[in-house]
Amino acid sequence: MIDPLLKRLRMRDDVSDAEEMTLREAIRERRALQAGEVAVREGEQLNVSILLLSGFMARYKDLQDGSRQIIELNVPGDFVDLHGFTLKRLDHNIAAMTACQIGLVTHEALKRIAEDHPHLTRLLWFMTNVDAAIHREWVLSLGRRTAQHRMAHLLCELHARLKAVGAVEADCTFSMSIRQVDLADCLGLTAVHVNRVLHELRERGLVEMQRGQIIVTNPPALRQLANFDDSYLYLERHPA
Amino acid sequence: MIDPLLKRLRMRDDVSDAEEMTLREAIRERRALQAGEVAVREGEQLNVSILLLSGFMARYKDLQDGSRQIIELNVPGDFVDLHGFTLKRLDHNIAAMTACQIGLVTHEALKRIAEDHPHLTRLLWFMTNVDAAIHREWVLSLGRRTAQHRMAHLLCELHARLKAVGAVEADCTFSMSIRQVDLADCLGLTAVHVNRVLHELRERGLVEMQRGQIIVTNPPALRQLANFDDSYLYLERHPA
DNA sequence: CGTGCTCTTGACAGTAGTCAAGATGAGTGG
DNA sequence: CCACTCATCTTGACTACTGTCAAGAGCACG
Repeated sequence: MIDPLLKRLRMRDDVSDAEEMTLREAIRERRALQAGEVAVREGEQLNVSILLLSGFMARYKDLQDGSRQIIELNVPGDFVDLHGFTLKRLDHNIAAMTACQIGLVTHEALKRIAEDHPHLTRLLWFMTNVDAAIHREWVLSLGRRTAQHRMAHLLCELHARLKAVGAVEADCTFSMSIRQVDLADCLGLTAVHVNRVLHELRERGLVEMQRGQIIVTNPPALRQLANFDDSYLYLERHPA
Repeated sequence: MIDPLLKRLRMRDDVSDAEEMTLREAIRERRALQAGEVAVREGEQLNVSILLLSGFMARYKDLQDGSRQIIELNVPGDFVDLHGFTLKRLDHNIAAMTACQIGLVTHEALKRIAEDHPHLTRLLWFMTNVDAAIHREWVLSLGRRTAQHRMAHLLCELHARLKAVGAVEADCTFSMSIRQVDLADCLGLTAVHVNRVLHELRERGLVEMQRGQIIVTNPPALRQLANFDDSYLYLERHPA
């Protein structure tokens, strides 16, 4: 059940059996979330962190005027609020975008890992640093890319991240159930404009849309359009 | 010389004399950077991390079309590429915006800290997580705030961060030497539009500009305009 | 077979970008 | 001490990408 996480970690570095055991034992509790359910609210004091086992979650911030910005979409294998271990409260909310399965790890357990397993600790630290790298790429997108390139880039990112945890079949296609409003909140656009952008991508034969699903039909072409370079995801091996 | 870092860490948690010693000893080498000098290039293999002692640095990404996006501005006390310790190469460049003094810490030294000083390690991890929180706030700004609010918010952020390391006198004013092009690259705008926004902020009596210096004359009013809430900077105390 | 979400589209508006021509000002060399 | 140069800042006129408003279509669900 924590396979996506292990797969992701082992892509980067070796994870010993003892370390794998430690991780497995750290996940005491398991829960299901409904689509739309808010898992963590901004400012709450935290003493557990969430490992996403299946489904999609989103971290987002709300503004006074009612607008919302999604900061990151999370896929299975993501330690959604591991950063909460050192921050103790979050500066954003986290909600389930679809029905989800999550595992809960207490901060006590994480602290024991931090005391007794320096190598594993560095791997976890690495994971939070990759999240920061993803944030940076979003800053670049929001600051300097056009709506169309932003959309293409986001879809490429999801494709790459899902593939990394083995959630894309045949490499050539993947589909995602997400509303256009939510895409808009990821991309700093309005839902209306997201619709127009998707319309154009569909006309170019890059994506398809069906009942709340976006299907990327031609990832390579999309990558080219987005000028996508996955190096910011740190998927390469580098034992430490 | 590493006082700003210590001040920042002690704002969050206790730092024992032994830990302080360890940090001081970790900084073997010291260097000066000229304004404009690139300290780290995207993709380079790294084996040291940079602690900014004085001056300003910026992390930025370049796009094929020649445009640039600054991801974060760094102030004294920032461990500019501490995340390079686990990432081993960066997904962005780092350059000096002004003349700077930096301290260099080898990854070997950091590894020793990670093995022998779990509490200090958690503090360093915390620091990289705060960087990620700053990234998140920028995502929000770029995605959902207007040019004027973005500018006001950025200036508030700098004010708050500089104040946290004791670099703002009298709380009521601070000045920064930065070109309008660079502000534009922070805010996802053009230099022309930055000029217009500053012009309006000046007319409202919130900032002044003189020879490449921006002077914030009325921080409280600026905070109100920006709707600034510093909680994302995690300046409060929380021993762990 | 209504009731509500979402998605679509069209017409119009506005924030920010582009292009271009000065204005300023610091630094340099005669 | 006075041109001269180069970078940066300013402004104006025009453009365009994306937002706003609004109405209708499509579809799941009870």
